[in-house]
Amino acid sequence: MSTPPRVTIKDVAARAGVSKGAVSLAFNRKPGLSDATRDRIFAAARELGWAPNLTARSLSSQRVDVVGLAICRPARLLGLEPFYMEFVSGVESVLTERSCSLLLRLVRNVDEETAVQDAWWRGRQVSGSILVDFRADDPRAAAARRLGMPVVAVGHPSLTGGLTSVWTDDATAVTEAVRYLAALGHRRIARVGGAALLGHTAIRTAAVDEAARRLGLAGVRQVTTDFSGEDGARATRSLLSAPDGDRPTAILYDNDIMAVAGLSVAAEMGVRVPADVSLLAWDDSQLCRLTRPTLSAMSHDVHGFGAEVARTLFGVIAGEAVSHPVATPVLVPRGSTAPAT
Amino acid sequence: MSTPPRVTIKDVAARAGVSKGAVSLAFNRKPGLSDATRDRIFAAARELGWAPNLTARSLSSQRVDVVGLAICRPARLLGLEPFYMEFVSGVESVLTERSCSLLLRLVRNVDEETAVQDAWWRGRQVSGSILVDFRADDPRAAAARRLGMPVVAVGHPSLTGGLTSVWTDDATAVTEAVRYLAALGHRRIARVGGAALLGHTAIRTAAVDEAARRLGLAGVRQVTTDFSGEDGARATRSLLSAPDGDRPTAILYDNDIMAVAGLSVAAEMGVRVPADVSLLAWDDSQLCRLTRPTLSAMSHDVHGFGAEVARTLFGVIAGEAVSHPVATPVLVPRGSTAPAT
DNA sequence: GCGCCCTCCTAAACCGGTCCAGTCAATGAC
DNA sequence: GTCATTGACTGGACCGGTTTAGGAGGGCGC
Repeated sequence: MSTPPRVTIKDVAARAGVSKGAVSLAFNRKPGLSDATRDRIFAAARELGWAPNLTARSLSSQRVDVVGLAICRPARLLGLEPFYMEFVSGVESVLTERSCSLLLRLVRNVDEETAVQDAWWRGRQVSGSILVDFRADDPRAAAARRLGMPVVAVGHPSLTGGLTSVWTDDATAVTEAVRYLAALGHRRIARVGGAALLGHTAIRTAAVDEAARRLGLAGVRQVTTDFSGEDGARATRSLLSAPDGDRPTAILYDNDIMAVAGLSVAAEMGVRVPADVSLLAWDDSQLCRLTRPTLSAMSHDVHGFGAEVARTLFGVIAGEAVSHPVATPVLVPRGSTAPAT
Repeated sequence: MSTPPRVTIKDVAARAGVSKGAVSLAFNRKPGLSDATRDRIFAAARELGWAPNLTARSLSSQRVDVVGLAICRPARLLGLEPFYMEFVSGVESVLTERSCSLLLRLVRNVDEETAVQDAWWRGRQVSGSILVDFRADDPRAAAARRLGMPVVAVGHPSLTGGLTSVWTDDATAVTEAVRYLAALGHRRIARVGGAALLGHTAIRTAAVDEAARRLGLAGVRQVTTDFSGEDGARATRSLLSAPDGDRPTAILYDNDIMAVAGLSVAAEMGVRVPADVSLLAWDDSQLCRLTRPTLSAMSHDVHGFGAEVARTLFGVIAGEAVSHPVATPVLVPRGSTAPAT
């Protein structure tokens, strides 16, 4: 292992025959240098293979080009949710443009996340963070406010305690889903929801109830899960085991993976999709097009969502961001939904 | 937005009535302070809400508690591969123990990754990196060596150009898979491989050929894909479209998602699984237990793999790591494989 | 010839920690 | 009583950048 060269700005300055300050000016593209000097400095840097030490830069300029993201779900489930990787990739697409990096952390619970964010911010490791998966009475809003930490909350304003927020209008989307199923003639509609603690789960639950009330659907049943395929399968099995006149003829899922699991359960129980029961997924990853029948889904642009969240975080850091929703998921009908018989 | 307090070590020192150095000693748990003084310092820090500025610490101590990971696959595919999130979670489990963070970046190609690693290392943003998805003649080994950057390569030593490596023994695993299928009586075995450019794809391809030769299987066919479900479906469709006596009776896939897609294609074509064709997946995420029939798979502990890679990286940084394989994937038979008829 | 303004550049303070040489008092050995 | 040793702590250099006050030199107007 050869010892690293450790070239510093001083070496470059010496080589170019200028002061440290001049090198700094050149590399930050600030005025006050002649073109000739600038060129000499760049040439010297290139010859020495120098790149500025970002740690030193952060220390003196009081800013870091890093944003934080902590995700709080069991790894076992995370891997399966196409949502997060796509979301992260959207975030990154914006960060990259601004030569910013993403500090990622998987945590086990909100308290651990609060501790992580606290450490990141107070240790000046990040210039801001993205907060996801809000629940009712989430402690993170208060914590962020107390720290004066720039954050953008991914979630409906009713959950995010006044933080700058970006969200998808789940209530409207879920209402559209229910109306679509009702229009197909379904009266007994069920929903296999996500984690009960999560705010958006509650929002969807309330919206389904409200839509059912307006449409005069009496037989709506909703259950919650841990988002895993296994739990989705269990829930579906339970729903489809109801006595014949009581069994739902349409099931709405809170993510793709549970819908896929539901499809298998239906097959296992000899319930035909979509002839006997219609299934509707949420998120619409590629998975929905790989099953048989293909899965109808509430579809949204997760990558774009992540990108918008990142842009908003930069806005917050600059002190000029406002909360706003992104496009509402739209229904993409495929092979798993059909008129009720 | 209230202005941040900006408490520094000097304030804490003043409040505790000691020097900066003493505070530093206390917070780094180094000897040379009486318990009384230590307590006073901690009390002062707590009262002021101080936490050390990690940027400053990194600058003077010449170390950063951050490791880098760049992943190079289209986001569209990444989201679907349970592998990476699980791998990342394994990596993190070890990083967390050492209060280390993970800098994540999704890149489009090897050159971009090389540039990113270069910038990270020269900018002293990371203390080392994990390199994944090696291909033949991968430029990253040479780049890492040139920079003197501590890295651990995830991949077989034949691919990683002499870097410290951690790998799964794909050749042995794939051989076991082929032998298993052969033992079930399958003679026409096909494999739907991953990206042709990837080193481990080539290793598996060669191992399948070798196993087929030894077992005297003539009809082995192997194709490569981009790892996506769509491509897996296309490949499966093509394989199953062969004239009857030429159609494979068993198909081995390089990941889960393509096996799931294969299952649907078989159904779509009226080919029964496992009666007419056996399918065998790779990685064995939860997905394999959610299909119908359930998918037999080559299973491995991806979380543990990530953890071991992270431990090895710390070894490299400490200058004492050696290359080694992790446990070989083992066959988990489920409902998608059966004796050939 | 003088004052004034620009342009280009330098010197040095500064960011907030770490770390080492060195001070000072108390203790122990003889 | 003297000297070496140990433990507890301080002062200040240092990490590698950024930033600002200010200086040198040249051009211009009058």
